[in-house]
Amino acid sequence: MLNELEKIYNPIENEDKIYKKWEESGFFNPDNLKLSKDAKSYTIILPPPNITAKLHIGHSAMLAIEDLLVRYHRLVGERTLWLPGTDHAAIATQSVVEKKILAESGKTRHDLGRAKFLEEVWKFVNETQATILHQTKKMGSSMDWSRLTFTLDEQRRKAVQAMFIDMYREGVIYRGERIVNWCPRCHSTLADDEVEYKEQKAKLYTFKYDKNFPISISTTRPETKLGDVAVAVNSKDKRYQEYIGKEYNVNFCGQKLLIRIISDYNVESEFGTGALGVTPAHSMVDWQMAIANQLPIIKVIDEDALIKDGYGAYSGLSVDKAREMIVAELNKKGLMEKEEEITNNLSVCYRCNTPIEPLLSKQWFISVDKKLERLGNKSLKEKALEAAEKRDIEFLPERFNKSFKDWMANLHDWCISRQIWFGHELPVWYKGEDVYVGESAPQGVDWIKDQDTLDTWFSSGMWTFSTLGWPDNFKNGVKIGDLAKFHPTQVLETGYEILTLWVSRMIMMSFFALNEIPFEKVYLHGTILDKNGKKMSKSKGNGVDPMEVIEKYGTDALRLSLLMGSTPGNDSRYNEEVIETKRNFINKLWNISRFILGSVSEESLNQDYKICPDGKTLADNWILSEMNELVSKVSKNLDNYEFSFAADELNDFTWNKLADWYLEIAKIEKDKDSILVYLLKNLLILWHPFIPYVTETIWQSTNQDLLMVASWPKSSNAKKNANNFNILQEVVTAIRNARSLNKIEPSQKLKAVIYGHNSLDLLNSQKENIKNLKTGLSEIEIFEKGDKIDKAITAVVSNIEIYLIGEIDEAKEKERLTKEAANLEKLILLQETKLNNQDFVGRAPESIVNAEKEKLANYKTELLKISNSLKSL
RNA sequence: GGGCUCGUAGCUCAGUUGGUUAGAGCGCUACGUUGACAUCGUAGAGGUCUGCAGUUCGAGUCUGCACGAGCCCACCA
Repeated sequence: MLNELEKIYNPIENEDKIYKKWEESGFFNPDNLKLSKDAKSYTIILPPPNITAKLHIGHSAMLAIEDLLVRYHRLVGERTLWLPGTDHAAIATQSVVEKKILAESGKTRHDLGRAKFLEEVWKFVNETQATILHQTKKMGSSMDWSRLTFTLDEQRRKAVQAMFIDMYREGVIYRGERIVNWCPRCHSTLADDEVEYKEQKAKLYTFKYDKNFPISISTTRPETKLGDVAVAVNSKDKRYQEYIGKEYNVNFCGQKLLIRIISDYNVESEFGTGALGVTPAHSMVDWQMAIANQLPIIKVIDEDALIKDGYGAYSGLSVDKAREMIVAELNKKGLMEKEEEITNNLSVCYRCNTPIEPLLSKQWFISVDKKLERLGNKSLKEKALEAAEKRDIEFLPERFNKSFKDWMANLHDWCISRQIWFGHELPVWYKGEDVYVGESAPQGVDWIKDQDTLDTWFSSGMWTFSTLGWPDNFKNGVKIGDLAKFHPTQVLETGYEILTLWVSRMIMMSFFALNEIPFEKVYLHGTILDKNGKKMSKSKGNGVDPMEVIEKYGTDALRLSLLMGSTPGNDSRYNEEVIETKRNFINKLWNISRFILGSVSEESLNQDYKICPDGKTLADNWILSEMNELVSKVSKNLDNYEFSFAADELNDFTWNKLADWYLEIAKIEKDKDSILVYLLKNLLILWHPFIPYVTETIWQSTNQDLLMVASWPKSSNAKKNANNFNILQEVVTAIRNARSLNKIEPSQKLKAVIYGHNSLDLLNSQKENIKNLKTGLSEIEIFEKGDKIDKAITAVVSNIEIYLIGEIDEAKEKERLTKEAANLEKLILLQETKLNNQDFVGRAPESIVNAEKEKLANYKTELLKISNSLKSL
């Protein structure tokens, strides 16, 4: 029994206790669930949060959605696994630790040395990891902690090494030279999607290499022109057509260059002079042109953004300094034609904002285009595209299917090596020019291990199967153990911003390793913006700490606010008032439960909640049929990932049907114990995936077993009992309404004059209810039509006229009725016009036309009643 | 340049294949608080669904254009 004194639900007091109970039960682990033999599996692998991060509101939304899904499927009786893990986030973590060490001791990672530095990183990781895990639990997440993983733990290391070696043997991983985004400060390459663009003012210089060269070129970076090998023009540009294919020897600021004139569709005739100096070693597009035209590649800039040796006075200078000198030189020689201010986008490192230097470098790549025998002679890209195309993987919302395919189709080879220390090591060994790929060094001396680490997306790309025991659980092409039980997973739930970054990589990796999809569905939630619709960020300080929200309103209120009123893929705004109303709702549910549990008999509490009791009265049958319908709607909505609809239905039933009507009637009509208990228990089960703590707390007050493993109710096929409860509702509402408008004293008498054969018996049977349902009237009389009524206020509903007898504010009543009559006349006119329209009557479905006719008739009847009432005033 | 989302009540948002008089919560107004709940109840006011044009018997919903807000991708030599 609930403590009588607890009028208000106290989340803080109950949440930790309940979570402990769940954890100790062992039911987070699907191996401990009591399942039927043919139970399906339902698996979600948690998108691993960054170990350095604290939980933010976006995580909370993710956890709320995933926990909802997992709890629902567990209640339905499926073999449900939610597998937790954390991400080592190589670059982010290393950067945080570097900053920390620098602040504490003024040392850089190079001062410490690799081994000592990594020791520091691991110390940090072990400290911070606990925070995010603890906060994850606070959200009520029902994850199987016995299967907890980390992207950089021993088992994942094994998986990554195996994957790399296998991919290398298949020729998917290769070592090659190409332009990479190089951050001179981090001393690391960045993936294309780690590069950010910043708008800046820059100078665009227009000049010729030397006097004998026929074409002027424009550039913002004259210093790179030391490595030019060609000038590219658009093939359609008439100005330059005669030059295409010709070669010129030029002397550019003391550097001898051989420049060929080529054509390329990437060149825009309108920009600058319409001619582009091609610098293959320091620009991605230029590099592609050089490869296509088999041009040499000349490096000018080194890893520290300084000019390389062999460029005379320029060597050793920073790019900015070299630019100044070259500009001066061009001016001196009279080659400079124009200097103009333009705004362009500067590529900068997403971590440290340092301008990116595109450099040619030896890196490891994954080929997305290599055809693989094991994939039926298709490439990873083709398999991923096919999965989306054939809907083997479904996207929610659907529009992301197209975004995904567009992005995938344009995907280039993926650079996977990173020049940082914290991360997965490459199983690669060098001896001079020899390269060996394998778990340990080959025979012989002088083999040196590759110093790079892998892009973190390499290990997170393997996340769905590395967490389930691959490669140990994959023997001779057959899945065993957890991998067989839980892969492919059912849904990947994540933010749309990493659709391309992560989702695409998981799909490719899974195809390579297992030749199957990693998940059946991708559910993408939107971003939570701040109150003003801006993105939350540390720098703006507009973030919301979920732990503070939980402290103030409870976890359930936070979860419910994140689950309701939002649609997949669309951003929503954080609004504290919304959380407050959810807290109020939870308290309402608490009090509904308190009322029911406090008023029913002990033995009714022990009845089997799966058996639906028989209804005796109009209200009983109504609420039971509403409950039956609720079960079917909520189940359907949850199956379709429509959480908000499901919660709306539940909210409407709980507050507007159960609390406002049925419980009020239960105070009047007695002997409803078994129905009340049945309603409450099933309602708690239905609500549990949304608000697990409060529902379990209530459940625990009367049950030995756990709500989290109760049985989800089934809706019977019985048709909705078409009863007349809505007439009772209408009459009561009309009386309340009229009473409120005319300020009728509670003590005054009510007379209802009824015509229409059904309603008379009905209202007679509901006399007590009408009187006591907050109509504020002490007496009620029901008459046949024809009785004489004085001083009456009229309400008209359905087929019933109600006269409330008492003192009337005649002017006010007249005004109200006149207004209503005017409205009705307008509607009648509209309706008549519509029905006179031959097109409508001739072409609209008959059911619609009939409905319109009936509507017109109803309006006319009501208007007649109102005009009669007006006359009697 | 290519693509996407959004514009509905004062605010935050729903609106599920086009079909009754477009909904909810908060806020506002009036009244109330009777033993589950003041984190409460009853009722009310408040909308030319951004604009224009089109398709249709019928458009918040579909199409085109315009305006406004925001996001993503590519390029920026």
